[in-house]
Amino acid sequence: MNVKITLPDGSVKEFQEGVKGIEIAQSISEGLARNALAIEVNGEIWDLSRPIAKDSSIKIFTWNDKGGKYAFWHSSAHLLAEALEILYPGVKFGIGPPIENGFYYDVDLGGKTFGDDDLAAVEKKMIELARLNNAFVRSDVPKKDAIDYFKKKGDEYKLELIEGLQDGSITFYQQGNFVDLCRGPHIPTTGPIKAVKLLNVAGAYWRGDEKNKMLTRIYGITFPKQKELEEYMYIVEEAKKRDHRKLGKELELFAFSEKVGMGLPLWLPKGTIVRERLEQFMRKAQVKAGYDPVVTPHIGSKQLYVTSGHYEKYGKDSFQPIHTPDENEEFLLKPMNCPHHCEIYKVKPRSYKDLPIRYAEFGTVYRYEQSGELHGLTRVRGFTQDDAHIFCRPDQVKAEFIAVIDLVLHVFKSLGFGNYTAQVSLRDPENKQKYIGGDELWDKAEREIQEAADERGLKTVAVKGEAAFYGPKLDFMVRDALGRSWQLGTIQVDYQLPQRFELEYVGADNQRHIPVMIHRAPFGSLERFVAVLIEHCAGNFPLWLAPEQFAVLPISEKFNAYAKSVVAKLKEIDIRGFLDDRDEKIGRKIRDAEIKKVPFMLIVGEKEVAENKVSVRKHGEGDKGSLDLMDFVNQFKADFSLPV
RNA sequence: GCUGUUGUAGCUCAGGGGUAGAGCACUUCCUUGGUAAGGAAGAGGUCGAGGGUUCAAUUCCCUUCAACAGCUCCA
Repeated sequence: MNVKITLPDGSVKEFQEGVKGIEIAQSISEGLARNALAIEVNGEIWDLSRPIAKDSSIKIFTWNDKGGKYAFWHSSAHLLAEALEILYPGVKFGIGPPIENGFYYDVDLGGKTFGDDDLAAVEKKMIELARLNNAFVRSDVPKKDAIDYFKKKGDEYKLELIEGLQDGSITFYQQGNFVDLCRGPHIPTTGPIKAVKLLNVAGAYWRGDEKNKMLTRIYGITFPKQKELEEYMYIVEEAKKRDHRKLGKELELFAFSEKVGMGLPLWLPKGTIVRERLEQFMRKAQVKAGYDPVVTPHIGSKQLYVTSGHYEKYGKDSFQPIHTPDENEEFLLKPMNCPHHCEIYKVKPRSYKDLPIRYAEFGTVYRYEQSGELHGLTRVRGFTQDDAHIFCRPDQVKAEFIAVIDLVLHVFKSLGFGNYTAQVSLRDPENKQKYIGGDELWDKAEREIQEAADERGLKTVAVKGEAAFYGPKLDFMVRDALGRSWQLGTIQVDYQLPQRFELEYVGADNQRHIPVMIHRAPFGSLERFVAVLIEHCAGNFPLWLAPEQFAVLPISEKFNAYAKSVVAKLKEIDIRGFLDDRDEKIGRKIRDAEIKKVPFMLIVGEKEVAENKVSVRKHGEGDKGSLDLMDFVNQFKADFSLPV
């Protein structure tokens, strides 16, 4: 019997039944066979040594394919486990999957500590084992035998995993003396794993549950060539240079103080300029989009949050109430702005003709985040949202939602964020008690969000369990320099709070109706947005945001007076900058301005004074020749001001 | 919050049971220099905080605070 194998280019080849991936690769070319790591068979990734019994479409995976890398790293995880079992007899294993960059294995070392120093020894053992070029051998195992094996071995984690599996679907993989419960696939042998780097050790809860035991998670990455490992480590180092915490310190944008308290950022003068420019940009965009700015206090009575439901949900895990001399009085630091905005809505009766009403506020909120969560400016305990709440009629929801999507996309476009992902954050249907409100309204809100996103042609990923407790969200996620994903913009449809706050409007039918509320924050928070922006542009802000747009550098003291007049003229037309009149050589002044990432250096000496010009040098680009000051300004005028 | 690592000058870091060191930054002086570091001198530290061991602790031990990595969480 022959089987028909369809290749990715659409061509069909016939092989004998039971043909293996590696044989197909060999039939195509020697080179492919040499580089092949795994095979995709009808959408499933298989080992190259697994026989193919029926007509199939296949694709051979090499290192250049994601599937190939995953098989490679998955196999590397097993190699790590094999090394650990030799070096730490009695070690128990949790799970060891491939991840985006490398792999990890969760292990229970039975109370032994394992630090960064121990990584090198394990690495060495892994390389030693890889050189043995042992095959990864797959075998089908009846559930009973699988249980017996791990019972005998005494690995309760694997036993727990097996219990959740169907009999008949259990496979083992073995390389050398190491046997693991595993679905596969794996690369043919350990040989191709040439370069090994164990990156770090961290704790991780068994099965991701805080109530379970914490295992030791060892992260690593491997490559088929030493050179590729070196390149990877170089890229990681480069990414670290973009870290907003590092740049924030170097460029004097923000700081933290132990005395003020953890997670409470202090905005330094330069950071404040960036932040305020972003605010100006957003204010302008919001005026255009029909928002009304409002201002509300930083605290609110406890009753406000009992009404909103926040107190019940977060009260005990939050900053605790503020007390006053009046025994019965309690205030909370505001964790969000919506309740205040609801009360603004309520100051007078509303007609259907008034809607939509859009209240916008740069509202500073305080949330008691777990100490281990705090991270630079991306996760803080006091931050300012570019918040707004739209109160509208049910028939206006979609149009309003779409208008907000457009605003978010305008922001991303203006700041050059090209690679964001749009995530529809839905409720976890298994865990409904986490949320307030009935099924009908939730379903409606979830549907409306998806429809609005589709209408704007957004590619979305739906994720269950990520909704806010009062409603589903459309979240815009952007990655930081180290590949960690952060939520920036967010848009949420909410049918719950208007009910809780008894918001109303009088309809055309002269009846009372409940409005729908849309929460939205295109930046998310100024703190997180600035953090991601810093990493995005590596501290080289667009000209309109740069804290210092120019530096005037006189060649010597003799030209300080002229330099001062240049600074004064630019400041007069709201261009920001400073004079470097230190007693240093021009080379030094240029170097320092370059390090500070000042976009323009205006160098003035004898020649410039005589011709009434400035010599323009652009950050990272070098000398641009000399120009009349006003010609310089006009040339870059559009870049100095807020984007439209 | 949990596990692990770290904490020495403004910054980046070295050191180590006998009360500290480098480079950069800073101050002063010399130098007036044309597109990424001119020279010299000086000043600067309860070695994160609290306790313990010791004749003696910044160094060893404990506790605590903070930062970092990951987990968990995220209105």
